[in-house]
Amino acid sequence: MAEDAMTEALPRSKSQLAYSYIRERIDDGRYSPGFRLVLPAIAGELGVSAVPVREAIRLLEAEGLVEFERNVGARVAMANPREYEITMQTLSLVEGWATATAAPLLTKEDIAAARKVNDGMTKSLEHFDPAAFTAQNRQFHSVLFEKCPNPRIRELVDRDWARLGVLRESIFSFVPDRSRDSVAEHEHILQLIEQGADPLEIEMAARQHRLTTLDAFLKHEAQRHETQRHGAQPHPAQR
Amino acid sequence: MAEDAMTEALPRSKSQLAYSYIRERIDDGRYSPGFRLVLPAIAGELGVSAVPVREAIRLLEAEGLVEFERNVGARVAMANPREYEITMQTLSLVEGWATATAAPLLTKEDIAAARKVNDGMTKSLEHFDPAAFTAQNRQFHSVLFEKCPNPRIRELVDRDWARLGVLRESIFSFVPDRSRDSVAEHEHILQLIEQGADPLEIEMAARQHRLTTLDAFLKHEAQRHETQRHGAQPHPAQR
DNA sequence: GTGTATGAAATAATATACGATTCTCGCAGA
DNA sequence: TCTGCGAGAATCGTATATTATTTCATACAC
Repeated sequence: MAEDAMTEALPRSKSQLAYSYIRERIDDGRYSPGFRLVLPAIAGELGVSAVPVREAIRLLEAEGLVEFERNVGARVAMANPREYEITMQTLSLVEGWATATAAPLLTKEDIAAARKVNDGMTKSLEHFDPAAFTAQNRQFHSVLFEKCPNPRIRELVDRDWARLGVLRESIFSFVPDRSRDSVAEHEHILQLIEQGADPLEIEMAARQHRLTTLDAFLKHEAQRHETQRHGAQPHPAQR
Repeated sequence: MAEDAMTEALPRSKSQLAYSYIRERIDDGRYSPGFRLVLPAIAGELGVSAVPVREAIRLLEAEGLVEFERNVGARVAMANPREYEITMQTLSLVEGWATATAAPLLTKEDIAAARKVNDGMTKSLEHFDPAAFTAQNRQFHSVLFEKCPNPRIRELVDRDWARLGVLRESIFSFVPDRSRDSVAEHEHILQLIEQGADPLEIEMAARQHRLTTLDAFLKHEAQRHETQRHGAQPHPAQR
């Protein structure tokens, strides 16, 4: 049977093709929040019909990456502070649990890898490289939660990270103070894991780590509204 | 403009029609785990084409209520102990948080309503009415978490309850001992809420409440395997 | 000038039709 | 009797075509 050599032979369905095509563009920012996803247009770019593209978009909608309106169309999910807050809260919850349950399964090598990434974050900070910092941040946490034995919760964590990716660029103004604390908290979490701390303690540390970032953002937002007195236009990227 | 009187005139899309049609049947057990969802068949029953039915099924797949295989088709998600464990763990996490954050928003009337439902559960227990007990259990918890201010987490709670609904019938053998404890724990949670306890304490009480039910089930499972020595067929409802 | 009708263009929603893949089952040969 | 093969059926996947809805621009009335 030659099927072993052919496992990748069947080209994944056009729906999946469309899904990864769109997803890729959302992730890397080519489709930024508010961008309108027009079925025939995307279908044309891919050389397929609108049907599979539609399915892909509905999937993305279910994941919360795009918003959809009947008979009107889809657009990349809007980035507003409220969305950011909701996502960060949810992530603090599921990631905290994932990190705690993955902790006992981490090897010394895993810890070492995470610590190395965290050291890299310090460097990115010194070089004022927010992009690298953000990427390393995700990588650090990925090491810590990816061995979570509950696949459903792992999926939820991945999904929220994806949402964060969309929101990040648009509303996250780099806050060096917070970033520095963040690196220190990472080290603290690593130590808890190393010493085999109570899972609940790890969970709460991971949760609080994220909630603190959220608080920093919310404070920063409030302050921003304080200084510029006029109410910023409510729908900046509308239509 | 007469559209005010017509707001409900537009018949929700056929995709939505198909979705609720299938969802209803999964929820009430007419489509039990393993049931095959054949596109043309369902399309015929609804008098629509296969396209919207397909979309509905993909949505249900994203929610984890049906499993899908390329070029083969969809079937209602299988009920096995592992799935039950995963779902209960996830629910313990999100429901715990939802309950804790909803607690400060509950009125005296909410608490009273919940307590009344809990009293009803005692009665259902005395009358050996598992169906009523299960329904009341869901109703009780709904009151406690539905005011959770994070819509995303509320959605996750709803989704997991839906999954439980599918699994329940097939694998849950009624365990009176656990049920009696359950009612007592409900009352304990209510008291915590009433006295304005620390949110974390409420969260952990709600979480533990569910995890204890899960443990009872797992113990019961292990015991069952102990008595009947042969390994039960691995895929009971297969194909 | 402002607001309201009207029609054309854009777009989504669905139906139909066809092609591709997988499954089923009987038959031939060992 | 068992195993491998192949034809046909069942079913999914997608393209094309049609219909319905929304949106936008224009013109008309007040």
